[in-house]
Amino acid sequence: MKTITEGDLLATIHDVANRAGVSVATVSRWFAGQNVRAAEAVRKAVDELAYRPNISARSLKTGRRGTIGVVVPDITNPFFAAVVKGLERAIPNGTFRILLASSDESAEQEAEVLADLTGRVDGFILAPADEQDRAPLALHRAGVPVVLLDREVTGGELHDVVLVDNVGGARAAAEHLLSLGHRRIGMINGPENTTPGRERRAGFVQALHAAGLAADTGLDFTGDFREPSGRALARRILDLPERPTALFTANNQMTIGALKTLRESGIRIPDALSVVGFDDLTLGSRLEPPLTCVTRADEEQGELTMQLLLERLQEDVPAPPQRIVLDAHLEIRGSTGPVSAQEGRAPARTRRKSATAASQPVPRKASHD
Amino acid sequence: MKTITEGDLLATIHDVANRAGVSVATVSRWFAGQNVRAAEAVRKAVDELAYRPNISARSLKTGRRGTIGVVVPDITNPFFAAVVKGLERAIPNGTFRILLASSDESAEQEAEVLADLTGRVDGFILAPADEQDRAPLALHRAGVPVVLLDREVTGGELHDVVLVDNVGGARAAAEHLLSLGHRRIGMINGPENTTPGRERRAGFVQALHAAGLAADTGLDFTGDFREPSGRALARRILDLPERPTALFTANNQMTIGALKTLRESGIRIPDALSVVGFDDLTLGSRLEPPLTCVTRADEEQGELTMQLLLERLQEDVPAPPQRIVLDAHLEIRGSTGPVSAQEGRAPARTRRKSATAASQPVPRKASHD
DNA sequence: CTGAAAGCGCTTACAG
DNA sequence: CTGAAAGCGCTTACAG
Repeated sequence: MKTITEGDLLATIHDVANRAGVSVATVSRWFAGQNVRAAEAVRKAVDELAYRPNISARSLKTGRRGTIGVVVPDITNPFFAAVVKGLERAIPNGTFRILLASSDESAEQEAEVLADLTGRVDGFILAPADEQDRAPLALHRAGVPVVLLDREVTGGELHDVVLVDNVGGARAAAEHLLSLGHRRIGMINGPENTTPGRERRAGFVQALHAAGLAADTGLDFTGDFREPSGRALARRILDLPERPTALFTANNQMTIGALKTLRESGIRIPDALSVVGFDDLTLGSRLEPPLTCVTRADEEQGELTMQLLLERLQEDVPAPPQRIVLDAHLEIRGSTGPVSAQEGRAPARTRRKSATAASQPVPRKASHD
Repeated sequence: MKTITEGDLLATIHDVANRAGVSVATVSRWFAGQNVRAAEAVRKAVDELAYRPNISARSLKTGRRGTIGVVVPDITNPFFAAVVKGLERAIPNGTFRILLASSDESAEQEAEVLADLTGRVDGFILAPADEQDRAPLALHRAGVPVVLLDREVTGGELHDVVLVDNVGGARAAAEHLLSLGHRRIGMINGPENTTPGRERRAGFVQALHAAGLAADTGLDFTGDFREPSGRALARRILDLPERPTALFTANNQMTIGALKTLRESGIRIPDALSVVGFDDLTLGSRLEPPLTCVTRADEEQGELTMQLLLERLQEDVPAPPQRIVLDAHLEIRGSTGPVSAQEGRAPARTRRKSATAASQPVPRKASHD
């Protein structure tokens, strides 16, 4: 037995080969799971040297990185956190790892991140900041698999995508409000150039039209899916000369923002204003009142997305792109109620200039539980 | 100008060198920011070929990966989500990327994840699942920088670590309850073999002792920092023959679980039970009642942690390890109140066998806002 | 099943 | 400042 290269730091495949008395090719094959005569000797040498293959060398040779790039708008959004958890869970042990990056809802930052990540990953899971985003297409053309998460891209029919039924969910929310007698319904929506923004408005408007109502553009506000915009737009809505009797907030973060404003202004929910959100909140069912909202299986959405990408990465001949749309369910809780009360009182049509006079905390009993 | 290798897929440094009429060394140097005579020609060639250096090749040569492994117990815990956001924000553009993995509060899974990630990253940011964890030390010895996040490791004095003042925060929470007259105070704590679990109990007990009280082990429960354990343990506490008048829940997820149980059981907060949590909830200030809790700067904790690691990765001669302890603040809101009411009624000392009779929803007025 | 050898695409002393 | 050349640690036809 020859003297072993005493690994200063890390043993290489040569060290293992020497110690096992085989060629490096044999060691490599043993690692690849192929049958090898000296399997036991190799195993022993690997063990003794605590050898681990150098990932960079392997990647350089094979072109595979063992990494998946995950780009989401904001990891502190509980929906995306849950999705990432699902993504991770769907990865078989020891196959891939997740390279995580945020776009902050900015198409520019997203482009930077994608550029930086390309070449470091085998594929992408991406929730694009903008439906006009050309990056996914470019990646696809360059042979990098991209699965779209929760958001599509125009002309992106060649991408796999896992969506939720935004139209149906938003329509259910609006129908619910309509069935309670509401006719002046406000909306705090996300950007129209995102799939959730576009589709949630579409479903909302559909329901209004079906009820013979024209969508009231004066009650329709566009935020950026983040909390501060929900806060600010709820403020705008409260300051309207003719307040709506109900409000649909198109995602969790904006719902949170809106609820904060409403609470601060002492608006009674649902008596003074019914609120329905898209996506549940952490303690949504324990809020006072419990939040009526559109829910969905967020972790499962992550799992499905990862499964799609994993299939792409394994396939020999390209299968047609898949478009999965998950169900959305309306969860009726306590934040929505009949319109009757306020409809009685005529809205203050005359107070047109009142810009901040809208918030009068009204003391009254609140139901508990 | 010679014919260019038409990149089937990606241009290599040779393609750029050829097109620019220089050697590959020059191209490499240009990328490294060194002064190069043909800078303009190189830039142009890089541009035209859309050349991006192959990361694996570079890593193989330099030993640097441009990646940081981040291992947290659970990304859906809003604290860790916020931390990850802070971590990402602290990374200068184009320097490092984050490889994210979860340990699920399991030391075994953490060990697997670390083993799999070692060799793919330049350093680790780790919130160890167990203070006895030897892995960080092993990594450190192997020359892989590790910064500990929110949790220490015994014998880990050689690691950088960014903590929060768990002792002070928990003590403040307990002192607050004591000052309200509470003497029977329950605790739902995390595992004793984690820093937050150990220190939050320590601070809690310190306050009791200072008030001349012995810590009542019968009111002291240990969960796993996850929501279901908070749920279950709150149930156990409600079923106690002699219920406490106040409860300290040692992290956000367990607070959520406990609040769910309390709500379901119709327990009035703070009248029937005062509740103070460690770490705020998303809508903590908007819950009914608003949650009294220990708060801290979570995103900043992430930023600081990353800064520490970045310094490690740059230093030539090893600086002594740093131990940063961030302030914790008690935010007094509505979920805690004076003990008076229940103290009047003698606790039902006789109902020793009652295992599930503790939850009697009591209808009564609730304050609003 | 096995080994010798080429080569993946870079970086970096080395000599000029 | 520059180029020729070695070499980082693997994998994989190729020939046996």
